Parts: sequence; structure tokens; C-alpha cells
Amino acid sequence: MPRSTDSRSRMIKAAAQLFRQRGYHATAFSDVVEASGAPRGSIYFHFPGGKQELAREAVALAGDEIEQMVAEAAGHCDGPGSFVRALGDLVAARLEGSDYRSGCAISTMVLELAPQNEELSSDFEKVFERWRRALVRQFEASGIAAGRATDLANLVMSVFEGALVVSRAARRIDSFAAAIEALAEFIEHEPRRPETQSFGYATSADPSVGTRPPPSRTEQGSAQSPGVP
Amino acid sequence: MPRSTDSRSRMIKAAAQLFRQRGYHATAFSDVVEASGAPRGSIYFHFPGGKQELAREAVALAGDEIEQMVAEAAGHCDGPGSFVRALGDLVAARLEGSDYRSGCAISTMVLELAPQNEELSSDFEKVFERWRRALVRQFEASGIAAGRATDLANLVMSVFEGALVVSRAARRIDSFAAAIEALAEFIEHEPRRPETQSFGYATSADPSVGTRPPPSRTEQGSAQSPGVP
DNA sequence: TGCCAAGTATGACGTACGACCTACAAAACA
DNA sequence: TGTTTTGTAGGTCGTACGTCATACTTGGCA
Repeated sequence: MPRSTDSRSRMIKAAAQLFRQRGYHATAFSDVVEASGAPRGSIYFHFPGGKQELAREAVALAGDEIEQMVAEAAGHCDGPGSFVRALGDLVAARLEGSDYRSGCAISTMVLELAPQNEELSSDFEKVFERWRRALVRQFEASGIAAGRATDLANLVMSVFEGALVVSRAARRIDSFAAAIEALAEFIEHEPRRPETQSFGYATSADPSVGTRPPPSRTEQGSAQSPGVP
Repeated sequence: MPRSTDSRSRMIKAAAQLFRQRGYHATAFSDVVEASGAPRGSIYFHFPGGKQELAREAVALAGDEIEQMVAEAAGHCDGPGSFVRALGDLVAARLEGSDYRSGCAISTMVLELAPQNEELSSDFEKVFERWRRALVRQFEASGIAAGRATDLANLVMSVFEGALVVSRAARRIDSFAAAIEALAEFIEHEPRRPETQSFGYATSADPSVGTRPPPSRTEQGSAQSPGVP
């Protein structure tokens, strides 16, 4: 079992981006090789399981990124409604910044491969479960009852996934923004236990919610501006 | 411009189903030929534009089906909340009946091809616009203000699209049902002009909302039960 | 230090299958 | 019956995934 070398992780990153933008089947090994600068022959050394193993690694990476975004949004809000808006801003920025090519990291693969491919389906499920848990934690921290928090988490995940699909087709952010805002308003008025008005992890969250978040590291379709190696 | 012959429309139907289940890139012409029983050589006679033209026809067909489902749900409800539930039942039945292989007819292709492929992206946009209009019509008919109805339509579309993604990964209907139910409850309490309590087209709608709807014609993964040719 | 062997890494094929084209048959019309 | 329209099977070419023989690197031993 080869340990995580540099070119191996570069390949995973490149693959994750390509899978996100084009999906599984439209991403050829040669694309990953080219994008990562890794040699062609190394693929089956680093990933004896072939394309599927590479995909599984990319999916796991996507799970990390999602949790990270949830945590970041949690640090920029003061309640469940503004939390949803903050997460929406982060996602919208990535979508626009990639010229509507980078939506959810795994949804394309989910629709292409689930549930036929059992191993990957199980990985997809794990990512969604991690995401769900992170959302539930946020909602519970703001005083929403446990069972209700789970239902709301499912709703929020669905809205984000779906709004990304619709907006990619439209190549405009309008419908995404409208859906997120309507969702945020509903959740804002959700009944909460009054004592838990403080929210999330961060306590010193400055109210820069609607402003531009820091650009993501690996995205931005083609060469855009000097910034990241 | 060849007019719609039998084998041509059979190919479109087969393609629509395959695109829905596997996506664009994983669907080969040979699969469409096999599934439809059409002769191999006819492809470029019926579809001179190749695979893309076939896809565009399939997308248009998907638009028809969505409008049809909205109309059917509208006939089985008595308000915006139960309308959402009825539509949810229809979609859930198809998802379960296909063993979690048939989600939205176009979302997979959207994620694979939009916005790179301009022609198809424009078709995707048209389908979503038709869907949006149909929803807005329903919400307005129930007394929801015009602008608000559009926002809610965007929200509803997003929830359905996204919930299908999440549920396909989970191979369980739970999260789909939870998301739709939470959405329906929110929309149920949406402020409405009081005089328009009658809803939708049908007036003699029997309250068989939560019951099993008639199975869709072309779906059901493999041979299931005798019913449709 | 110099050499060898085990592990690590790689470019060059092969096989299979994808979309698409072309040359031919059948049918419809005049 | 000659000609246009409609419909079809076989073949071509490009590309994808996966494999393999071989080069490089590292570390132990004389």
C-alpha cells in the first residue's frame, strides 16, 4: 500500500477538480495526468484499483472540503438563517468564480454512478452523512430540537445540491440566490429554545456575511490571476 | 428534416431513459440501438447532428414529462403544501420503482455538459423555465403573490433536484421524504390571499394524495411486471 | 567506497470500444 | 420504368483504459 507521495496527492487534487467539472466518464486518465503533471505510468502504481480508486480518493477529499466550508460559514453567522446565507455565499462565490463549471464536488459522480457502483455509492453516502452531521450540529447548537435539526439538514443539503444544478444550466446566479434566500427566511423563523441564541463555534464572528469570501485554492477553471502555484 | 417516424421516437425514448440513469457519456449509441431495437444504420439518418441531436430530443421529451407530472400533482391536491407532497409522491414512486436509478431526467446531463455545451445548456434552461412557469402558475392560483411564487418555485425545483441526488446515493427514500415534507410544511404556512383557496386545475380531486400513483410508462429499470409494451 | 538487489517509478504499447461516415438496398413516386 | 426519397450494414479512425518490460533510486553488505 503506497503511502501518500506528492505526485499521488497532486493526482487526487487534479482528479477531484476534473470530476467536479466534467464528471467521471468525461474525465480521462490522460486529463488527470496532464493536469497534475504526473507521469502516465504512475497511475496504476499509486492507484492499483484504477480509475475507481482514484475516484474514491477524490470523493473523500470532497468530504473534507464540505466540512471545511460548513465550519467556515459557522464562523461568519449569528443564527441558523444567517448560517445558511453564509454557506450560500461561499458556494455561490465558487460557482461564479469557476464560470459555472464547479458545482458540488460529488453530485455529478453520484448521478452517473449511484447506485450501480456499490463501493462509490457507499462513499457518496458517507460524504452526505458527514455533511448532514455537520449541519445538524449547527442547528442543534442554535436551539433547534434534534429530530427537527435532522429534517432541516436534509432540506438544506437538497436545496444546495439542487440549486447548483439549476444555476449551472442557467449560467446565472439568480435562481441559486433566490432558493437560498427563501430557505434562509424559512429557517430563520424556525422555533428555537430561547437560551441558546449564541451560535456555532466562533464567538467573535464579525458580521461580514454577505461579503466576498476568500477564493478557493484549487478552483478557477483556467489560469486567471497570479495567486496560487 | 425527417419527420418523426416510429423507430426515431423509440430511439428518443430509449435514449431519454438511458441518459436519465447513466448520464450522457456512459450512454453509447449501441446501447440506444439495442434498447430501442432500432437498426444501427439509422442513427445518422434520423439524427444527422449525432449524439448531441439525440440528446436534445431527449431533453425536450423530459420537459414534457415534467409538465405532465406537475399537472397530475395539481389534480391531486387542495393547496400549495399538499401540491408539493403530491409531486413528491409521484417522484418518489418513480425513484423507488426504478431501484434508485431514475432520478431527474436531465440533471445528470446538466452536470456533465453545462455550461460547456452551449446548445444543450440552452435546452436545459428551457426545461427548467417550463417547470418554473408551471410551478408559478400553481402557486399564484392558490393566492401567493407573483414575485413570491417565483422564489418559491426556484426553491421547490432545487429541493426536488437535490433530494434526488442525495437519495440516489443513500439508496433510501428517507432523506428525500424528509426534505419534501419539511418543504411542504413551510409552504403550507405561506401567506395567501384568502379568496383563492381553491387550487389548481382539477376541482373534483379525490384525496388519494399519499397513495401510490400510476406507474410511469417507460421507466422501471428491468422487466418488472406485465403492463406496458 | 563500490556493488547488488529490492522496491519504486515510468514511457511505450495493445486491445477494445466509442462516434461517425459511406456505399448500397428498398420503397415511393412520377 | 427511371429517379428521388427513405432506410440500412459494414467499415474507418480516434481515443480510453489498462499492462508490461524496463529504468531509476535506495539501502544494506562486503
